[in-house]
Amino acid sequence: MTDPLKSRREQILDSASVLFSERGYHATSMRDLAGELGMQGGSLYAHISGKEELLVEIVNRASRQFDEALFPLRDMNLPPEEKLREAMRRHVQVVADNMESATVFFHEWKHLSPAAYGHVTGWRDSIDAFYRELIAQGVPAGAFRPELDAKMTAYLVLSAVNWAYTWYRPGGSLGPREVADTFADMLLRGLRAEA
Amino acid sequence: MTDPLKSRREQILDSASVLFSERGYHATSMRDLAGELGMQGGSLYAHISGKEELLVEIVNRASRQFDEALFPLRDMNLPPEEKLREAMRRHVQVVADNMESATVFFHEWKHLSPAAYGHVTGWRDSIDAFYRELIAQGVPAGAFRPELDAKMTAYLVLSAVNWAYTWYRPGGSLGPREVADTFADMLLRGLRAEA
DNA sequence: GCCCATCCCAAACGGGTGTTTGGGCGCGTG
DNA sequence: CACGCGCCCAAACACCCGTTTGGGATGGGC
Repeated sequence: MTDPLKSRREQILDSASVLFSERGYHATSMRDLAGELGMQGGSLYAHISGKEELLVEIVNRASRQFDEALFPLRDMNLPPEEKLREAMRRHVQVVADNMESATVFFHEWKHLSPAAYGHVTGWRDSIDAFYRELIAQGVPAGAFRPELDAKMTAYLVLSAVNWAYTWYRPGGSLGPREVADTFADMLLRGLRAEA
Repeated sequence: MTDPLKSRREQILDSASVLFSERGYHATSMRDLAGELGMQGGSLYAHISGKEELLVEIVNRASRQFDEALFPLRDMNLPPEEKLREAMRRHVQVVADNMESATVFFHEWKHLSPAAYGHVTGWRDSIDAFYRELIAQGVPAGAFRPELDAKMTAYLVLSAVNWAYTWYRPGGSLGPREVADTFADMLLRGLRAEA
């Protein structure tokens, strides 16, 4: 049931991701979590310092995954349109590869202590900035329509790729890449039929 | 601080919407809620039957608001493109007019008892269907590109209007109508510059 | 053989949870 | 005036929470 190759601490984090994503952070008790791993509530404290450490670790890992997938794109020399498409591919890929952690990340970060909470809002701003720059650089290059508002455009793109954690199911008919490409096609070309 | 024109029960529901949206359902205690209204925890039970009733009521009211805003559009005779735009306007309007309830609705419905839980998933399906039909009817009419996948297109539109609860702030520079129109413009015409 | 470290259990600790109970105050109606 | 009813408080109830404690088993290193 649990992978013996992973350290006990890693197993705990995995189970916590599943339970936190299904029931929410506050609705998951340490005894629930311990039961999932076949042990007693108090025994968890040989491996972790407390409940919040679990949430912090899950959220930090998730945000790092997004960073590592997206930020290298900044220095890559790609046509703006292709760069946006690639960013969306990677963004959806991270969500799809980490459905539980991503769900916890988007849903439960409000329950972090103020310090870790601020870290997350900072991350959100940096991702916003990433997409805004991507759009803003594509306008003078002639790739995107000049009347676009970079902020609103970034919100629209982020909506599409973030909201995927709500409905995407791994193993379904569409892989992450196809989802991202479908969205990118619709966003770039528009829904409207040619005149 | 609290509106004396509203019944005590209504005041409780209002405060519950605020607290549930800020801290989450399980992180809000009945004593917290009572304190917000200047009374004792137990006194709430003269007006309500229990904590879950609050969540059920908030969620049901929110879903009804969406229904009443969107479903009448089904029978209105509008060009598909205009109908989609109007649906997005109304959808964002509901979110903007009920930021707290909408946040609770999108965030906390997983904590409902199985019966109410099923009601929400049913609602979600019906909204999905609404947008899919809207798209599917616009294709043969020549309004939308024929290669569109209705399901994915509906997801994209829903992402845009639903995710607004995450970032929209009433009183900001953009009203709900402008937000919806900006999104609709980008979605319909596409981000790409004309060739 | 001994020891130490690791991992776990069983039990307890203090405090918070949703909810119930019994009583009291004040106001409008018979 | 007396009654009842709506509204509230203070206290209690049973339970669950995250976490700590002390001790027991196991297994590898000296």
